[in-house]
Formats: sequence, structure tokens, C-alpha cells
Amino acid sequence: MIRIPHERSPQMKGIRQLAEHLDISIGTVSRALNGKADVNEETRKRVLAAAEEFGYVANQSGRSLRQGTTNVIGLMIESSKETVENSDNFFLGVTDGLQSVFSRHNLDLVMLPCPSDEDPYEYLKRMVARRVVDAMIISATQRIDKRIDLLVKAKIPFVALGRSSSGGNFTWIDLDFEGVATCAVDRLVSKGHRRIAIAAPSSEINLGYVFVDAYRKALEKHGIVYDPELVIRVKSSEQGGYRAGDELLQIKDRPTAIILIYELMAIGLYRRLVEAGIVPGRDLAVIGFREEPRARFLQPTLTCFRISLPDLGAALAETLLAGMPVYSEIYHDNAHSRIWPLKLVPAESDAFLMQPEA
Amino acid sequence: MIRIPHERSPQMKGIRQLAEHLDISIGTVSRALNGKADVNEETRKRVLAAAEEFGYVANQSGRSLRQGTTNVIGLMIESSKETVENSDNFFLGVTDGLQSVFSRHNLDLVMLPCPSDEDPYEYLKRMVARRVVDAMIISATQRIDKRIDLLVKAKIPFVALGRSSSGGNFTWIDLDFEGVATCAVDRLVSKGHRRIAIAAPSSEINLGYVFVDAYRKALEKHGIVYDPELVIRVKSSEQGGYRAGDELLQIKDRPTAIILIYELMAIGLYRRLVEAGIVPGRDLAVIGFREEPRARFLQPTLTCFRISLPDLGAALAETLLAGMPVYSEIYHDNAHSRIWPLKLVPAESDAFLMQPEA
DNA sequence: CTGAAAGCGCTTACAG
DNA sequence: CTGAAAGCGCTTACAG
Repeated sequence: MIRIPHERSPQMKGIRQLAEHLDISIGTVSRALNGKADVNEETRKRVLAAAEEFGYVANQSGRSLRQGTTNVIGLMIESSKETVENSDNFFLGVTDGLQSVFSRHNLDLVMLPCPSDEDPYEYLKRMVARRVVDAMIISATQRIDKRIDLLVKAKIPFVALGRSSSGGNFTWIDLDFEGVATCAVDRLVSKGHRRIAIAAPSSEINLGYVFVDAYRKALEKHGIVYDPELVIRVKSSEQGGYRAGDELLQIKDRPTAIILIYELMAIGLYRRLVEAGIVPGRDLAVIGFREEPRARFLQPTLTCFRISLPDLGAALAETLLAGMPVYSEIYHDNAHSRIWPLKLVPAESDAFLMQPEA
Repeated sequence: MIRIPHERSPQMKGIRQLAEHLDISIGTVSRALNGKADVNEETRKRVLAAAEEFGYVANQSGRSLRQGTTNVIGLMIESSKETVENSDNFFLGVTDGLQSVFSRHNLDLVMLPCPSDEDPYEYLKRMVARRVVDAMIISATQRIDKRIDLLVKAKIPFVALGRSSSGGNFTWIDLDFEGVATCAVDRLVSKGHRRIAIAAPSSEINLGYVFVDAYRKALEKHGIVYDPELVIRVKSSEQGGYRAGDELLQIKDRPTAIILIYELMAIGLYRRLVEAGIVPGRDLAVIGFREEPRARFLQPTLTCFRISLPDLGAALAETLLAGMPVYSEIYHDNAHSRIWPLKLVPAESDAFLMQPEA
């Protein structure tokens, strides 16, 4: 038996070559490949087999141009220094959940990292105008966020991970910062604390406002007067936590408890406290934010809140699809913004009871 | 003065509308926008102004189809559970360096996260066949890595972060695992250690082989017999570090030092050691791998190795472009694989001297 | 310096 | 069930 190896892959550039090889029209090849109903089963089998053999997959640009849709969803990531240090694997954790939904519809997810020296707004504008994606997921929403206005105006389907004052009526999913702040304050108050500090981000990120507001309301509910001095503004990072410790130590009539808005702050805070001879969970109550593998080593263990990132990702995906005409029917039930709950994971860092003052 | 707001944005869908509005041909609009030389300066200005006004940017699918190039570079990310836990912000750190180079040529970077339930090979194959990117950056290379054979065969320009036995003569950049292993062994031996353990990954990732090989050679250089029992295979994670501590404690004639192949292992290892009443840097010498902000809190401070991720990213980008016909001339000097050095950051975890045995 | 036209690789009415 | 043809939005030889 003689094999002619070179005949096997005769420049299988596109659908035309595949059709020629099969001696049928490109239209039929296309229909067969795309699972259209009106194709002879025998023909379809031949086409599929040949495509598999030659590794043919439709050129995305050709498809997109013709269909007016890219079947790609973009997840915008800001790779600013602060985000890099903060986000740890938040996005990679969410990604799998997103894809579990998108894959049902042959939609591909791409992450679009905005360069740190480019304005996020301009970056997004360019990506949107070029039509590289059908829809967008944005995150790290700011209180005033022009990106949202842009997306609304351009009528690009999108969902935001985070609320914002901008954009009017857009769809978002946000973590339950109110719930976390309220739960943390309630818990601390029940253990006898009255002077409760909070470490909040120094940036204009929207969650900072939400968190501090809820903290304030929770305090007032317990008849505790809100003291602006106890709101410590620092960077959302390990270093920020260290600084928060610094500032905490300088407050006269020192707080007996602190709530952190970002999990890795706990690492820096613990270090600063240890340096000052203060033991978390004995001399000062600490409640962290998101449960995080990296913070699990902390001694004493950190009271924090649990969240399933894949589930959050899936919810984001379903909410996004609910806003896209083609899929809106299927995901009709998800067509609303919502608050994503977190679950308290009690640990040692806030376990002690305050002695009531004499 | 009367404004007719609706006239301002007359369905500015594409180049045709823009051309009509300017009353010139689409060819001229295209040439003006793309900075071709043979365009009247006056005309160019008008075109640019109108494009800015209407927010026109060329549709990427149209461009790609015509030019046969997407001007997009893909960075494949494996979002497998293990990778998610490990990679922390490694990729986001590299991203900025990549973009600093790509942006010089108007190339966009997209991250392509492979779903954890999809075979990385099949995923890559699909992405490549669809021509969504002009070139690829892959990482986490395995000892045998079909992805590399695929890319070579498909003649897609690519660069690998990591070596592999597959693919023959492809271009890669890899961290200097040999240098790190050798430096660590030399350092420990000079402090009197003879029984030096190593924590290596249990997976087939190529760096594991490289690292252990170099460790072995370094030992032999000092006349120390390689003992397979001292190679502890664990997951590259904090948990893996904890397990490594476990196994270390069970070794009869316990090692006096351990070298870690992954930075976050140190966190788990420290915890296990503390539980056993063993103080790192006093009872056991520990050398970590990459310097990492999250591991900086460790007490005693961890001896490790420094690397600039943005610089690594830029090097990857330049090496990749050197392999793309259009850019090969400019980046001719980067057209070679290479080992990326790391710099020792001495700290406390291995600072003590061993007492010579009687 | 500009315009008219071809064609990149597809999908999809439309005819048969 | 299949084929022939149009056309998605661009860029680029080619003519003038």
C-alpha cells in the first residue's frame, strides 16, 4: 500500500478548499458544520469527518463579519499596580464560573487587560468600537464611572461587578458589603465593643462608599455615634493593612475592634500589631473580609466571610446573557441586578468578650 | 443658533457612512485613518476629525479578514484549580510588560483562559484554528507538551514561558531554576548543611525536572550523595508546603535544610513547623523561591529570589515578535531562547550556621 | 492625491 | 436537500 502523505493536507486554508475536496458547495459545508437541519445526514457525516481530518475550523473574522457577532465575551481587567496586588486570583476564580455558562452557547471568554499606562475608559472605548467582543463584563466600578455611560450609550450588552452612581439603570451584581458590614458590627457590639474602627479604601472605588455607609448605619442602630476618626483610609493591600495598624495605634481612646474591607489587609495589620505587642483576638478584635487561602495561616485565625467565586461567575454570565437579545429568553429570570451574599466564617480573631467598663 | 442633535450621529456604523458624510471615497478614508503617506494633509485632518467626532474605529473583523492578520496576541492561561491557586498574580504582573512592547506596534493582548474542564490542547487548537490571534504565548509547559507540537505544525508564531522536551526547536524563556537550585545548595552547604531536602511539584510540569536535576548536580559538586528520599513531591501551593513539612518530619535522620520550588509553599511549611515546635531559621534552614509580597510577612523572614515580572513580560514580547515575519527585523536580537535570572534576597530563614558534627 | 473595484472567508436568503 | 450568489466591513493594488 502506498501512502502519499502530501496529499493529506492540501492547503486546507478555508471552507473553499474543504468544499472542493468533498466536491460539494461551500454553502452545504457551512450548513453541515453549523448543525443546520436541512442537510442530508450522509453529507453531514462526510463534512464533519473531513473537517476533523484536516483540522478545519471556521475563520472567526469571516464568521463575525458575516454574522455581525463575534461570539466572544470580554472580561475587562485593570492591571493597575494596585489591582494586581489586590485581586490575587479573584478573577481566575470567577472565570471558570463564567465559562461554565458561556460554553453552553459556544461563547468564548477573553480577558482584556487594560495596560496600566492607558486610561481604562479609552481602552474600553477602543475595544468596543472595534467590535472585538459582543458583550462586556467590567469590574472595580468607581463611584463615577464613565465606562458605564459609554457602554450604555454604545448599546453594548454588559454587566458590572459592582455598583456605581453612573449610567442610570444598568445591570450589576455586587457583593453584599452592607450585609458584611452590618454582620460585623452586630457581632462586635454583641461582644461588648463600642469603639469599632473600619479600614476603608482610599480610592474612589464604589464599594468603599457602600461599606462605610452600612457600617455607619449599623452603628447607629446600636445607638453608637459614628466617629469619622475611626474610618481609616488606606490602600487595599497588605501594606495598607500595615498602615491601618499604624493609624489605629495613634488614635487616642484606642478602638477595641477593627473591620477590614479587604482580606489581605489582615496580613499587614497582624504584623503591625505584633510589632506593637498587641495580640489580635485578645487585645483587639479583627474581622477580615473575604476568606482567602493566603490568609488562612494567620494566628489567631481570622474571622471572615466566605464566597464561591465560580458561583459568582456563573451568576454574572447568566445576568449578562439575559441582557443579550439572542439569549434573553433563556435567561429571563436572571435579568436583574442583585446583591451577592457572603457567609460568616467565625474564627479566633474576634472571639473574646470585652469587659464592660466600670 | 439651532442644534439638530440627531443629525450628529447618523448611524455611524462603518467606514461607508463616514465616507458619505465627508463626501469622499471609503478608500481615501481608510488610507487617511491608517496613516498612509499618499493622502492630502487637509483631507487627513478632516477624516481624523470626523472619526473622532463619531467615535469611528475600524471594525476588527473587516480588517482582519482583509489583512489576514488580527493584530491580537493571545496569552493562554490555564485556570485549572491548581493554577488558580498557584499563579496568584504572576500573569497580571507579566501582562504589563508584554503590553509595553505590543503597544508600540498597535498589537492588543488578550488573555485566553482555558476552562478547567476542557483539555488545554483542544482549547488551544480551537483558538488557533479560528484565527482569533496572530501569535500565542503559552506557559506552564509540561515535559511532554502537545501544545508545542501543535503550534509548531500550525506555524503559529509563539513563545513559551518554560522549556519542554516537545516540539524540537522552538523559542522559550524560562526562569533560571538551575541557577536558583545551585545558588541555594551552595549557600546551604557553605553554612554547614549536608542533608538538604527539596520540595518539588508532583505534576508533570517541566520545571520540576529541571529543578531537581540542578539540585542533584549541585549536591554532587560538593561531594554529597543524592538521596531520593529528600525529594518531597507535593502540590505547588500553600497546602503543598504544609504537606512537605509533614513529610519532612517523618524522614529519619531529618534534613537540616529545605529548598522550596514555589514561594507560597513557605506559608504552609512554616505553619507545620510551628506546630511541631520547630523554628525556621534556627532549627531548619528554609530557602523559598520567588519573592512575593504575600510571603513577606513570614517570621523569620524568608530567603528567596527576586524577579521583575514586567521585565520578563517585555522580554517575552520581544522574543515573540522576533519570530513574527513582520517584526522579525526590528527584534532580530531577541530571536533566541533564554534563561531568565533571579537575584538572591538573603534573609533570616537560612541565616544560622550548622554545628559541624563531632 | 483620489476613486472604483476586487476580494479576504464566511453565512444565509433564495431558487430549484 | 443542494448550489449559486450576495454581502458583512474593511484594505489595497490599480488607474487616472
